[in-house]
Amino acid sequence: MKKLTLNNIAQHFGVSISTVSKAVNDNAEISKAVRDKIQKYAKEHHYRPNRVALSLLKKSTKTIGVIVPTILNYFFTQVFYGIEKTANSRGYNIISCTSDESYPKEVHTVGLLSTGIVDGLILSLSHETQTKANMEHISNFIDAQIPLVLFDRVSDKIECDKVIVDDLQAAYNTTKHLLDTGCRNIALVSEIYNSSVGKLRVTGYQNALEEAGIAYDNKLLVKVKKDDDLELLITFLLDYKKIDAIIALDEMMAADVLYILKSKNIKVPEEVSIIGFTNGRLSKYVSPALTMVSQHGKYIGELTANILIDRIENKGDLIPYTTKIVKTSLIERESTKSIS
Amino acid sequence: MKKLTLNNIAQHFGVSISTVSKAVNDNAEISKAVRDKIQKYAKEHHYRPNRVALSLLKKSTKTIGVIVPTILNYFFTQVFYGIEKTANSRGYNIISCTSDESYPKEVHTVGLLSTGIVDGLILSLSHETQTKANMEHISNFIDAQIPLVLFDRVSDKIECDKVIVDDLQAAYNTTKHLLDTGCRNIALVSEIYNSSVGKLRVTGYQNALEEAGIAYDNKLLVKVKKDDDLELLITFLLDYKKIDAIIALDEMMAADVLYILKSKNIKVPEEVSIIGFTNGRLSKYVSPALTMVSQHGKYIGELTANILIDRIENKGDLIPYTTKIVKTSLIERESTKSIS
DNA sequence: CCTTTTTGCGAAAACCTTTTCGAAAATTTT
DNA sequence: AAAATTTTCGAAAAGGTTTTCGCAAAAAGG
Repeated sequence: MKKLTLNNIAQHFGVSISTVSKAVNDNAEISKAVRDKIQKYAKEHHYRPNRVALSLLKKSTKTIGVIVPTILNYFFTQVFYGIEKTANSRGYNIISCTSDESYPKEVHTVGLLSTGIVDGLILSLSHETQTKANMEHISNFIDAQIPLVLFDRVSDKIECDKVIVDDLQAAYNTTKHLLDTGCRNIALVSEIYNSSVGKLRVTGYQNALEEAGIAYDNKLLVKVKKDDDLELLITFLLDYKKIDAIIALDEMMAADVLYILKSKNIKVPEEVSIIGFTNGRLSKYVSPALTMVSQHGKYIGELTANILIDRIENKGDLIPYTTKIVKTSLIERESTKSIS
Repeated sequence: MKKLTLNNIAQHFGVSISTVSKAVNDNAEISKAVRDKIQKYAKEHHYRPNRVALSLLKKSTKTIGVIVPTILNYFFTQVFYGIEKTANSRGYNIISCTSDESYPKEVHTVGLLSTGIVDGLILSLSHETQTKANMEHISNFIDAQIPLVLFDRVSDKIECDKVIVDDLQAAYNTTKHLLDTGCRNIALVSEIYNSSVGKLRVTGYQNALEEAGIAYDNKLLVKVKKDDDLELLITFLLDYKKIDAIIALDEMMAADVLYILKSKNIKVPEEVSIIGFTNGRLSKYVSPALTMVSQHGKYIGELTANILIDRIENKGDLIPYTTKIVKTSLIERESTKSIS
């Protein structure tokens, strides 16, 4: 049984296409008898209007695009979950794409999604894009008049709605918390030192140090590149100076650091405290359980999707762009000392 | 700058739409001069053909739908990753949907995707669907002549291509391994006892026991329902009999079991061994690190996507349906004793 | 019986693209 | 200069849907 169209049904009954269209839409213009007859046939043969034709007609696909740098990261998975849930409840589908932290792939994907298949786009910039700082593909997208919301990895160069994590405050709070528990030499381990997010966190960290009257030491900022051996870097760090605490900007990295410290027989948190970003599933299962910064990924997804859909559905009105800042929470577990 | 169409360009130059179409497609039918002129204009104004119109014309959207029960599960995330990668490399996009383990939501979503927006569908049945065993929505989908590949959570009632994990063998091997390390009383903790996957694993487990001449004890099969208190169930289990090993059908559950045992001061693996299914990020970070069954999620995703796309692109040929069975690997860590 | 209103349905446009076919214009050949 | 050929472009269809407008015929009113 090949896909049924209005035309097929029309031919079957010897009526016009418009009659069938009106009949299946229960339009009173068509006599009850004909309506019932056609509706019955349509139901029996599982007629469903072709969404592609509808999209072309209505200039709306009821689909939104989502591009994240990677899906294999619990924060993005959570955001994705929030987006999907919200979009679905508001009648939208999701086209999901991954940039794999690659600039060319992001350019390609953004281009692809600017051709009418989505009513709006949610994007978190790839690492490479943030490094390159070339946002032409985004400008082109905005020129095409399709609503866009950026989240987490954003850029000042782009004017649009944004949802970001309060990373500055988060890093400040984190550092402050460690200081309050008596730590002095606090290191920060980052794989994303080039990104908007990473930079903000470093600034927040520096602010807290400054406030406490501690000089910022560049050597305590450990920049991890893709294939670097973390264990080696940590060993260097520990040899350099007595370290009281380590902040890791990623859940896996926090777990890795913990693992490395344990293998060196360093007591956590007695000798070294650890706080990590992204509160995922790992943190509470390792031992000692990790104190983490929760970014409320699901909520961010919901918020982002709602802003986008509002924008899509109020296309006429010119609402000014907003930037929502989502606060983080520090979830205290066993890898930090308590404030005495 | 509103979205540019062939019509717009045609009006701008005072030529016909077809001329513009041919020009942007670099068709030699159009004189070089006109071609260059139009191509230049098109490039400058970022003309891109409307994909929706193209889809309608070509009856192909270059998009495939993916429905998984949940994305907040590392196995499915991995599969998803594999699908996305493969689909992209073959020029397809992904529309991703979640059934949330709900039958009505699955029915709705499958219906939605049968209306021409996808060229094919990849599906893993929701738990509720497998329990209900009502596959009418799937039959309707297949009737609409859209290729479908089922993975992991499948059903005998549906005839289509399938990719499944060798769960029978996996559970058999797992149990056998535990037996070989000297365990006798082996319990199995499952949250998915109703699903195709869960049933197969129980059978594999029983087979191994039988082979070893150990009577299957129903009380050692712990069925966990959604809001059950796992700790209580484990306590009952341990009170019932001396337990040598526990198999958990899920990564989180394996970690939970480990946590519970540790809190009861039970030594792992000396007193009780643990093996879990789904080798995710958790397993190697907990202490002792968990011995796990890896289902090779990414590979399953790649395989599934390739089968689907092959089917889409060879639509004419009638290739018989295949069922691919993917072997698992046992990843030995510290939660099991070694075979002496 | 004629006029007006209502009822029931069809034609056609619009959405955007590609492609086939045909026609006109320009060029070459006789 | 006439005929044949080639070049260059346009008209139209097809894909499926909704919707506006219009046209018939039937019903109602006088």
